[in-house]
Amino acid sequence: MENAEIARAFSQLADLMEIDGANQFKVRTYRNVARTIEGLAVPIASLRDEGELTRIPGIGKSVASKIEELLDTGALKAVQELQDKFPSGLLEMLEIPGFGPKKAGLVYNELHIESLEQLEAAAQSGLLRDLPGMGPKSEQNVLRGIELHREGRERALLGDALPVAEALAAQIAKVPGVERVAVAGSARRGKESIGDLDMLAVGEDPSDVTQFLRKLPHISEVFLAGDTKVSCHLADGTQIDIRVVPPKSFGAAHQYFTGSMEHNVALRQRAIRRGLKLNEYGVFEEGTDKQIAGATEEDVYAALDLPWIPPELREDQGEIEAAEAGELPQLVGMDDIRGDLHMHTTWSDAEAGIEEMVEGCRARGYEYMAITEHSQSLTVAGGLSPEQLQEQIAIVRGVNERYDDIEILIGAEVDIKPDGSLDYPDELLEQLDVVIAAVHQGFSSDADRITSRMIAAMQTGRVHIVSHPTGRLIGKRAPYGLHIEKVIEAAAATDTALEVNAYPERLDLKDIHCRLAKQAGVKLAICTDAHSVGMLHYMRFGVLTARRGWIEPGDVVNTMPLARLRRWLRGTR
DNA sequence: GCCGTTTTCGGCCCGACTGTTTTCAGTCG
Repeated sequence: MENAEIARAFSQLADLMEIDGANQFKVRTYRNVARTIEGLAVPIASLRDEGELTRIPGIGKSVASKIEELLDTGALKAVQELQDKFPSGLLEMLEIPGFGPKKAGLVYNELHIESLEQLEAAAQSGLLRDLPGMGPKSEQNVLRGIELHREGRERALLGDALPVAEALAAQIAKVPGVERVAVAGSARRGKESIGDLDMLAVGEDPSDVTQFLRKLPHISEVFLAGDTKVSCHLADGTQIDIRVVPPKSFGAAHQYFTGSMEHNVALRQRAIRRGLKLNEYGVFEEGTDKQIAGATEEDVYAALDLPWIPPELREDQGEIEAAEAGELPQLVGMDDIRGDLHMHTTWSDAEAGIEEMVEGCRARGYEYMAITEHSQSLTVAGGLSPEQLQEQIAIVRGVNERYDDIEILIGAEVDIKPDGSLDYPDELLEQLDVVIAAVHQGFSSDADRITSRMIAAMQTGRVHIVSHPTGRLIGKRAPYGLHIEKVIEAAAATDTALEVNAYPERLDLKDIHCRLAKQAGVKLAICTDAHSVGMLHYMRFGVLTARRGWIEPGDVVNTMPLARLRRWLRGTR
């Protein structure tokens, strides 16, 4: 059983128990367990084999035995019992915005409503208003919520959401009374996908500012507005939450609205242990209004005896402990990136020619770059025959002669064939500066097979970088069934770099796998896989992903100066 | 159900907003 399935079982257990009116802290425990397992980089089955389950924070004896039950039987008795008690339609009701477990339990117990359709009919015929705590307005909200739920907006990709957030921030900055605007939430943390956008505006008089925000032209619908908070939808359905705070609270609010929730909970607990209270307005002495920090994030962390923690690390995955010990990583940044080693041109399936890509890379100030077309087997993407590649090698060498401010390397993105061999003969590969290997076919074969294909490719001694190692497309295609820990082990043994493919829908390796790779001493290559000049800017999303994986400049091959990179490329292979 | 710099019991983050109430429960992040 995969980690994701096990996490889903605990999440479902939490939902059902909540409808059942169970102890809220027990429910929270199961929610936290779901999240913890979701974030594990290694299969939880292997931890079970080593008897390590209860060493994971938040997992005690009871949860450990439930994990074992899931691994052994594929299901949880506790879930099955609750499923017998509550129809599955109740779980779907929880997906209605503003409709939670208490209301689901209420409508089921009082009116025997067990599906969205029945709930909708009851709201339309005015049956809900007689329930305790509900009225005519609640019925309207239920109907609107069901409508929103049916529209079913997906989470947005970081690569789409972050630019939207930044553009909107620039607009809000022009609103009278707004002194400053900042992007917060998961977009600031660089998460691969974004549920809604959180923004922060600074103004002396929040209620004045919210009046203006309600009338911003881009906004199609304001559905919630108070003195300090406005929630609205953009025309495309993206939800934006904007909070307005005074300057003396900017740091605390920025910290708070950046999250993650789990990081914030841990910080607040830390505050309590120090006789302090932390909220979005600042750090206060317990039981008083005396603010001792809040204007900047640095102040807030300092008041809790911590150095400032980069947003990408704020997941309560050990960053607070590392900060306390003075062992925070010095994360890789855009300034550290000296080149892009994976891009395509019109020779295969991309939109720009070699010279255009060179100019694009020069404009970004890169020291080097590599042209890496698809190989012959990948006919759908215009893969190059050996003869074509031979020709391109000569042309790229010639282009490189004309530039003295950037080094243009020639490479290829070579298919890993079903038997693990590479898609070009050795004598051709030997002429390339950079060999990137990738699986593009046979996704559905079993995990053992794909894993051994990839390891065999690395063991040829010809491969510098394995591209988009897990093959996932965010929200579209699951990763290949792959034993990532074995791939990482083989990469370490063969000094092969694993790519952080910066394409917004790939981000592959993903954050937690980057961290696992680093722990194994594996080098990463952060590359855009650009198919046009504009896509060269994807580098930013790859860097954000690597930062979320605690990656430092020394872990990344394309932070090396050219001479060192060349030595690594020649290496022992 | 988990956990421990008030450690084996008794806590468990905190505030905004809404819609229902007349002081609060539910939901959300």
